Amino acid sequence: MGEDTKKFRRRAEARPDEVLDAALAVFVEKGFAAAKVDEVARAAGVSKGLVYLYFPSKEALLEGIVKRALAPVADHAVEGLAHFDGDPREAITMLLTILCRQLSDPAKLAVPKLVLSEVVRFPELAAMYRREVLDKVRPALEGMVARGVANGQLRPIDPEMAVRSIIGPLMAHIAMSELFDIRPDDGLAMERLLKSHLDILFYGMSEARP
Amino acid sequence: MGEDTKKFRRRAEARPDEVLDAALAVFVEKGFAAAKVDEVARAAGVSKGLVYLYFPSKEALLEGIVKRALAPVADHAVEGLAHFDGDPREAITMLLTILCRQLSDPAKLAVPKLVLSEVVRFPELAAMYRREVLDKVRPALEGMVARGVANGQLRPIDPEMAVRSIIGPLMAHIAMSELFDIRPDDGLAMERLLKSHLDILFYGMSEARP
Amino acid sequence: MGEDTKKFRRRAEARPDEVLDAALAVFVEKGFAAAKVDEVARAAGVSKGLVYLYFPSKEALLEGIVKRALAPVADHAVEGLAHFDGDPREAITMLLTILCRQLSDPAKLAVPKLVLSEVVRFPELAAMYRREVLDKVRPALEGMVARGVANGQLRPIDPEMAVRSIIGPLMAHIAMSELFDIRPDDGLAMERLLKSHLDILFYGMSEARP
Amino acid sequence: MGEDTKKFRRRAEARPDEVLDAALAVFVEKGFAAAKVDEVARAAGVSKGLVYLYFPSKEALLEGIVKRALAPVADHAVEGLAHFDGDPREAITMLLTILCRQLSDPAKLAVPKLVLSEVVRFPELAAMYRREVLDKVRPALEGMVARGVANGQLRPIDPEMAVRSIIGPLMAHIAMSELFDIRPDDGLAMERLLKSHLDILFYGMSEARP
DNA sequence: CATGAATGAGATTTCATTCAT
DNA sequence: GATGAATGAAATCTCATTCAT
Repeated sequence: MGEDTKKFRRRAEARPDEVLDAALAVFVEKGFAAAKVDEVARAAGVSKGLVYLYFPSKEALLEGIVKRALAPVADHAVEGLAHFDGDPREAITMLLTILCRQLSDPAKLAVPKLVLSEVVRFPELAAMYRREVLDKVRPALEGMVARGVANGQLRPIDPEMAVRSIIGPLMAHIAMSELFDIRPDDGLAMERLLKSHLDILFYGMSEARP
Repeated sequence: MGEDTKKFRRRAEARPDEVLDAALAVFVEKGFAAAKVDEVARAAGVSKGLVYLYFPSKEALLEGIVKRALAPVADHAVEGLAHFDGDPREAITMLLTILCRQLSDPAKLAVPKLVLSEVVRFPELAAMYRREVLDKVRPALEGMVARGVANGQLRPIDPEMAVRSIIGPLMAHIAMSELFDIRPDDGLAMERLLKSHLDILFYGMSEARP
Repeated sequence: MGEDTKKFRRRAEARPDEVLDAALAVFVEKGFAAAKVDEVARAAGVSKGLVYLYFPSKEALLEGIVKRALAPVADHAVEGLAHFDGDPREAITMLLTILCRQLSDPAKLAVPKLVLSEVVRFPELAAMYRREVLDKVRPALEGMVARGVANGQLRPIDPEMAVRSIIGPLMAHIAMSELFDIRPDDGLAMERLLKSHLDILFYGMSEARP
Repeated sequence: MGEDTKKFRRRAEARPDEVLDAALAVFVEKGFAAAKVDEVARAAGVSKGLVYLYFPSKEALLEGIVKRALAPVADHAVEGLAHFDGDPREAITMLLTILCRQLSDPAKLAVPKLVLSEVVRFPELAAMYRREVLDKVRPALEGMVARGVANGQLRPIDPEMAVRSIIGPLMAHIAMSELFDIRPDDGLAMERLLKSHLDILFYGMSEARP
């Protein structure tokens, strides 16, 4: 006598999440400014008024979306990196593999996309994202690269800049696909990108060392 | 050559351009949706009515900005690439060097930034950008990589994916700096990025080939 | 006589009254239009739904407040006046003394205050007030003054206008204190006002008759 | 060549005043909260948007009304009182005569009426009114009464309380007429009120001194 | 009786666009 | 050409009222 009655009970607890789901979908499709609260409500299957019952403003929806998405991300993924002391190449391979898998899921991709396009109007979003995600992942990566260089496992490269080389190709792939609709013939091709990226990242494009 | 006449002449002719400059500045600062035509007019030092004399709508300003910026870009840069048959590494070095220099200029960076954040609301912008820039540069790059592989100058890599590795780290660098305010201690550090990027791109991070 | 039962009993019976008390407090503090039914409910310690169980609408609360306050007022006070045939000055003194004592109690003052500020939006309130209070007190007072003039106890004054002189200074005192926060140094100073008012009302400000 | 062209010229300068006139009329009729900005605009013969061109919010209209009304009032009327050193009875007679004349004009009466009914929601209005009008008039009156008492022209009365006796009957008359629709048979009867009030104020209601 | 989640009509406010001058 | 007063459609947000539980 729990599951059954739930159907009849008001779904008060689930509602804010449902509204955020709907808002995310609508915001990503139309952009925050062009999205109407009415549309969000309709997409969530509720009335406009209900949206305002849980969120004090349209902006609060945006904030809510990002906060909710950020909560679990950060520590979870970083734990591994920070205390990893094996071959950095393995760690990077694993990190990028996980990242690729995550970003293949449109639902997971939606939040970063939204942050990207609203960053100009709402710099706090960027700050939040930076604080919760980037400022944790980036130093961990840099440290790992630095250790690899010290170990002699990696060539003497600039750890701070190397992070751009690790993450950039993935970004470019996503951007080309999602923003400019430039996709390989075989679809999203995440595995192909990953294989090529890791190959070039570790061993370079050149046939011979200079 | 009286200053007066020159000013007057140039003004009359250059007005639409000045309006576009103002619009670009305002749009980049506040985002297209949040920018008011009034602000654009004020920034251009003209009246609101005059803006509508030159451009039929607010959207037309956005279009105008992108069109104007795109016109010279494409062919200019690509000419070299398409018919280049020397060492692809030299070509890539040159391309990225030019690109870095361009993007160090905030004025030049503004348009891609604007396109990026308005792409969701105005897919035509993305299409234009793709048609005029990406669809010209990308195949040229791919072809060059393919030739390098065929030549034996490059390792047997996937040309289509390699493009992501060439362009991605630069994108990541710009994104971190411009969107998330993550900058190396020594400022924009474009040269440092370029040096690191080319080094890793060509020779990889690994100490030893597998 | 257990406290518990008493409480429960009284509660069930007294609920509408408690709601009206809460409504009065909230309406006086924020004004009828700005007051939210939710606040009234919270102030009464009940749910919003319950308020609507007792009163069909927000307006009905206002009406209820005024009706409840008016019921006992009128006849009670007037009885004496109408059939009084002693010195009118004594009657006026007594009336004003009682009135002053009543209006010193913020709870008693609340209703007239509310009526006063909502009279524009709800002329029926004014009509009710007039019917139940003013139209009973005023003629009684006028009659008494007329009798006093006829008796020779009062100078030949205009009874209809004299009513304004009797009641006005009290109104002015309340208005200055409650609306404009203009208070003598010694607080509400009702006794001082009453003393001064009666002195001037009966004997005038002038040293000598003309 | 001034008056003629004015018709065709936009009435930009007169507009804010016209809007305030309309707002005052609508606010007094319906009350601030119940009045819709649309109605104000219609009453002013302009569009809703124009109202917001001159006033940033509905509340600003209210403020604007009171500020405009207050500007000329204060000093104008007080000058006379403060430096008057003749018979205080003459001064009071003059003051009340002027006041009565002013308040007979519905347009002049409108602002105090509005302030009265919105005082609860907007205490700043009361503060403004107090600062600009009451705090100037009241001390002047008190001083004059005190001088009269010192002179022997007035009986030994309490100057602070006497102010209530001077102003109150007028207030009561207006309140009865405007709020409760209680009017003598001969209409507004301002002169009758004034005559009766001054008679009682100076010489009292009593036939004989005690 | 009692609750409070849910609704939706309606209000305020914004701003792209027009057009008389 | 140039202005900026004026418009009104459309968006956000509020809150009295309802009703399933």
